[in-house]
Amino acid sequence: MSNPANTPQPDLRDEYPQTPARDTVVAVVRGYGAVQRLMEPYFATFGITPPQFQLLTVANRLKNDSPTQRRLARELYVSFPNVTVMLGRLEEAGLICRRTNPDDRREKFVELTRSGLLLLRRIWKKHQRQLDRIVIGLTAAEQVQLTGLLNKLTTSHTDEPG
Amino acid sequence: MSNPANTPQPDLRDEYPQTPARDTVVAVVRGYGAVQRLMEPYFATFGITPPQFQLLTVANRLKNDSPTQRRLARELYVSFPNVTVMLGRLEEAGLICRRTNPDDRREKFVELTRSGLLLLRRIWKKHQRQLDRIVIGLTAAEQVQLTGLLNKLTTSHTDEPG
DNA sequence: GGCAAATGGTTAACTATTAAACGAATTGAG
DNA sequence: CTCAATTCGTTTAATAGTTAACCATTTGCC
Repeated sequence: MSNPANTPQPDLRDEYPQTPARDTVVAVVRGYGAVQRLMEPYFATFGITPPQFQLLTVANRLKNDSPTQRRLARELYVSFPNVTVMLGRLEEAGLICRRTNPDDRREKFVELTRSGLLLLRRIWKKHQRQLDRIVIGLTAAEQVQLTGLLNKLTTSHTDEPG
Repeated sequence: MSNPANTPQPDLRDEYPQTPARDTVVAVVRGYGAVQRLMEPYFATFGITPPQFQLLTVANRLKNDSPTQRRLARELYVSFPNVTVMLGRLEEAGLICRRTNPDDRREKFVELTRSGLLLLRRIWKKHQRQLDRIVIGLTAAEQVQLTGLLNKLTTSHTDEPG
């Protein structure tokens, strides 16, 4: 409106700059969105959601350590209340069960039920095929390269506090 | 439990396989998580959330087209009800306003208020610095490479239906 | 002109997520 | 032993996202 003829920068005042850094952040967000849009209907065919699959997977991976809810929250990088609520639903669905630690009755151990393990096994049979569908646009070499770059980005923030 | 001594595959029955495709998908999800954990507190200092910034940004970018709520939802790749609810909050905060299209009273045009535009400008001043912080672990060349690979992954799913 | 179909937006019910406040159990200093 | 501090889990209130059902408006066929 104001700012007459002699202004050097064009409309830059009304747009934040287009830089490699911005392009990268936007690409990460979009890539995640694309993955989500493919994974949600896939997991829905098994009656669960992607976060529920994550929780079941981690609970299974740690099954020999008798993980507490707090431990699961840390492994999943989510808040403690979130785990409480999600476990409530998974317990109601009969996929996990909580067992109070008799030596410290504040803690509750989380275990997959037989039904939960059978569901995971059913998913595993189809899972590689689904993952391949997601990265179908990339060659094997590109997949490795992309993984390396993303991990470098991530660890530059998670490893720092030394 | 069963499956005695002569089984060739070790514990693979209880873990889904570790492949380049799986590593890539996991890396995308983790990378997005890292970005989110950095952007949320940043936007919180301006009193908004990352999705609200996205909505304000798109509304501003399309301001000369008088975007409807439906148009915004399509641009943002989110559902229509989601936009309704988010706009309700942004309107209450005085950052946008809805104006019914007099030529088709079903439609509502979305416009940034002066306050909304001023907020965006305030953010733009700090934004490049924040984006640079996020990609600090990557060289400029790596940023470009990562962007290219992610966009290839994304467009392989969004461009297909030709 | 009138009514069925399509379109735009909203509401309802659900899952996922967070921070803050809270309750119960344990630990530790005295 | 006792009581304060800590720890673990839950509840509450909020935002973000989905699908399904709903209401209002417009379009178009007859």
